[in-house]
Amino acid sequence: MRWTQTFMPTLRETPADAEIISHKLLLRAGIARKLTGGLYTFLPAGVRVLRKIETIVREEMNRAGALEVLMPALQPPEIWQRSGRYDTASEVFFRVKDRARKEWILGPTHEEVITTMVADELNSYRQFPRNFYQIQTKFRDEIRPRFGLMRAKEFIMKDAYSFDCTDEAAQTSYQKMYDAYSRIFKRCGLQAIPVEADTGVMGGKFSHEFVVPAESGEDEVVYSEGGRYAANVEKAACKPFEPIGTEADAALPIERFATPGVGTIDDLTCEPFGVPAWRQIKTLVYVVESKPILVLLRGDHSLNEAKLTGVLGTAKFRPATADEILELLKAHPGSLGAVGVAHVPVYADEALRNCRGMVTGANEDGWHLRHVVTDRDLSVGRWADLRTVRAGDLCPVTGEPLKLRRAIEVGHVFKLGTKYSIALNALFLDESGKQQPAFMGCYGIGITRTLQAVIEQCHDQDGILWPATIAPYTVCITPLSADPNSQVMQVAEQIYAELGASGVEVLMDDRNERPGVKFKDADLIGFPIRVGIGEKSLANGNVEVKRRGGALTAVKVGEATCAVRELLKGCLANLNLP
RNA sequence: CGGGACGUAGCGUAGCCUGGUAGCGCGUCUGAAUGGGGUUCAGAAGGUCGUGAGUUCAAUUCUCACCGUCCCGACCA
Repeated sequence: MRWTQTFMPTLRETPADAEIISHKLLLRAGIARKLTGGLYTFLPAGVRVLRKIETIVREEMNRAGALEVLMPALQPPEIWQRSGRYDTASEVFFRVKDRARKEWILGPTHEEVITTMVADELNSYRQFPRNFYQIQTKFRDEIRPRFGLMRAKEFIMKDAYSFDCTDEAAQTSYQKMYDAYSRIFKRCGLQAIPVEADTGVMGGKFSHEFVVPAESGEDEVVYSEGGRYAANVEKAACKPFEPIGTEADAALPIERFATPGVGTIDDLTCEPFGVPAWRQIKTLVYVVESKPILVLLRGDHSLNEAKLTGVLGTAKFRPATADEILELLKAHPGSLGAVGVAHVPVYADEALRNCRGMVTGANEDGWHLRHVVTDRDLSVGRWADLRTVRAGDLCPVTGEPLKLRRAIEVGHVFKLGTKYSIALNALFLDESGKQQPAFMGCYGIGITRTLQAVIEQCHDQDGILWPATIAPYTVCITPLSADPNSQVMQVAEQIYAELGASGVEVLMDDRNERPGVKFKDADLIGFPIRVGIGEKSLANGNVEVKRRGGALTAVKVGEATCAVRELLKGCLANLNLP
């Protein structure tokens, strides 16, 4: 391709609405343009990158035995009603009406569609296992689209759905996808790491996210230095805490003491009380589907609502209002406690088990209780891991201090179980002629998000550093004259033809621009290899070959093609391709 | 949905406080010189100042409403 024949509008300045580096470069390098918030047009260079990522995804999905299908983007609400997600997922729907004023949904995901298809088509255990995938545009009414392609109203996703006869077989399918994902991201030049994840509203039992560490990421990931443990903070657990207090503490009876003006955990840590936060019991009031509950944590710990969702089995809860709390416990936040509370279900975090000498609110403003023994004085209905892991907590696997960092989620694999197959009647007859629901898994990769995540991870101050596997062009030829009759251009044409003939995706910068402009643009877009051809080096019979971010090497004109292919090999070798 | 910022040419911005119909840089077009890291000079085109209402002799400027964008939070498969 010749630069003048394609359309790669680079921007010298950054559009004001771009915040993170990948968003800025996306626009500056002419990969995409914004139509409006959360909606982008991919320009030719962007489409080339997208197609390359998609090709890698297809190859790896096919290798793993998945079969490509293409489902409708437009979906009937009825299948969502049958799965039960018409209500739980309703906020993300884009709804449209046809001329008969019937409602339709622009698909945010496709579990319902594929399961309906499988329910019709797969009836015998002999037809399993199956894994269907597609690369499709998804529509989600995001609360806040942001960061360019990272969180958009419309985006391209690869989604796959596996169907197995048994839970064990489903585990095998899950593992295949897990392995395929590792290969896919590696081939895209992306350092994506698998972390244990919460299943959220998707339902199911078991899940990993593939994340790209980045400050701009919206996920928070907990990990141990050696890599033995990594989890989304929503899911992350840590080594159990030692119980607070001593046998002597346990012998003391509860004692009420005045705490005028104390409204927070922090207040109580100050003089004259001097009660460290870890000796306090934090009492939270939540309303779950209109019924109140108490949630107890150590004073220095904080609640993880994702974990609470799992324990409660529903996401329909919210913190109680001040009025609701006053009515329920006859006290304001700051003096709340669970001692003697029998009329409200109490959920307590595991870290509070067997703690002695604790302090908690007395359910009377300005009063607290000391010498509380959790197992003696509280009627806990359910002990569970409810706390949010913090940096410095000990790793549940290795015992070393955990670290925390932000990351971009680019892929997610779920083991779903039979939730959708039962709801949508995806049943089959097993060997004994018994009807069974299929065991499902679902597996997503954000294609457009992956593209931007690569930019976020692979760039320098001059622009993008595309991995050779997904670069819009792998080689850019930069003749420093655009005059077709010049020796410079003639040599450029010759190398262009040779590289093209040998199957290299090469771009010829035939624009009549100053050298500086061409160099800047090539760096900005980030072609892995650039061939510079100018009078000076040509006088010695040389052209210059340069890896993006690397050093110039002079090579003889006749050896240029060979040298480029060697460099390209080096680029690919650096990716440690599977 | 709550909080904040912003909306002036394709892009980045000044002007607004203190009202008198708009300026700069980049880009674009023409010409010339130049030609190894966004070169220089000369000329030119390009604006419903987000939309609507109000105040005023007069509104980009002041007031209100709406729309849109971005950020933080809440929320989120």
